[in-house]
Amino acid sequence: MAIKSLAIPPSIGRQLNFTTGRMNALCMHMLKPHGLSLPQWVILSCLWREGNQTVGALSKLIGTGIPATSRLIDRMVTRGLVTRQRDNTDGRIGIVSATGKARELNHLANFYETINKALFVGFSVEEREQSFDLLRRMESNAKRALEQ
Amino acid sequence: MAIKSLAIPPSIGRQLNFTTGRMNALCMHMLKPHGLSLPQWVILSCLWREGNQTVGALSKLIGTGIPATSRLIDRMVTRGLVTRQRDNTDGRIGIVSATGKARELNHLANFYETINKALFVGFSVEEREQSFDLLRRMESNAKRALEQ
DNA sequence: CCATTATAGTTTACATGTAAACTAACATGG
DNA sequence: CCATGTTAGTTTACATGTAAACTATAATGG
Repeated sequence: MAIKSLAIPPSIGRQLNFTTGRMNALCMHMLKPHGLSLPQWVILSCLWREGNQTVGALSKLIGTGIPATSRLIDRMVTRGLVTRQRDNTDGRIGIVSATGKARELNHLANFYETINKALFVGFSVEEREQSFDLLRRMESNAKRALEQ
Repeated sequence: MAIKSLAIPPSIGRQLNFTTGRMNALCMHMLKPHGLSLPQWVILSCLWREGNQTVGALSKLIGTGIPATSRLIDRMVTRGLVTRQRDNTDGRIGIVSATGKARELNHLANFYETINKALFVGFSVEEREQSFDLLRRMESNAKRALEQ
């Protein structure tokens, strides 16, 4: 029943989860006053920048599967943030559009830059670039390992 | 109804989520044959290394809230991987212990090193250290921003 | 000693992720 | 033209995350 204290192993996976978790918590905290979750902001930011998109294209952008995206769009429709319509020439395709209510929030279009600034406090320009570089390389390493 | 192609913004938050997502997918894929999820492995790895722990201590280790940890322990009890018992001297505290069935999996205790190796393919020693350093600094920057 | 407060967990409600089954619509080859 | 296969989404089942309400136990102060 004696309890030993906890040592933290040098796991890059653990560090990635902790850093990403904190970052996401910060995003959620900053978006909450606007009534948006982070996934919802990602969808809207895409629609603001790029115009109407299909569910599949949005799914690739946010990096999660089509089912999760489809349900996320459902909730955003319910909240009046986006609309869905079937494509005229291909009835399988659903086109997602931001509503006027969502457009009132488009001062948040560059919200990610606020997060970049917050996370990169004390970072040199080289360190910022290296952060992207190292993370991209870890991502492609993981992707390659998963495909084998 | 015309659809523009998607540009990817230089968002460190997006990169963190994509890299972490790939890493977690790789972990889940490698743990699946052993019947473990990643959160379950994290719990077990802690119990193997450090012995019995309270729910609160485990919660801090895995970096998620006590409710999520409590429910995770529930499922692991159901699967026969851990047991729960009340502390004799303080009835509020629940002590979590790995079972014999879980001990059969403890060849996975250093599983995180496999992930480190996979993610760090092509990385110099300095780049590995810098990966930890940059991620830790982003984590503490996010934490500080959240506290203000 | 007892009322109040603090601590450790649990429960509930809900958003989100994955995987697999299902549906609807388009495309293709005989 | 129709059977078959492909593609785009939806639905369902379940694991996981957070937040808030609730419960049980311990600690503290009068």
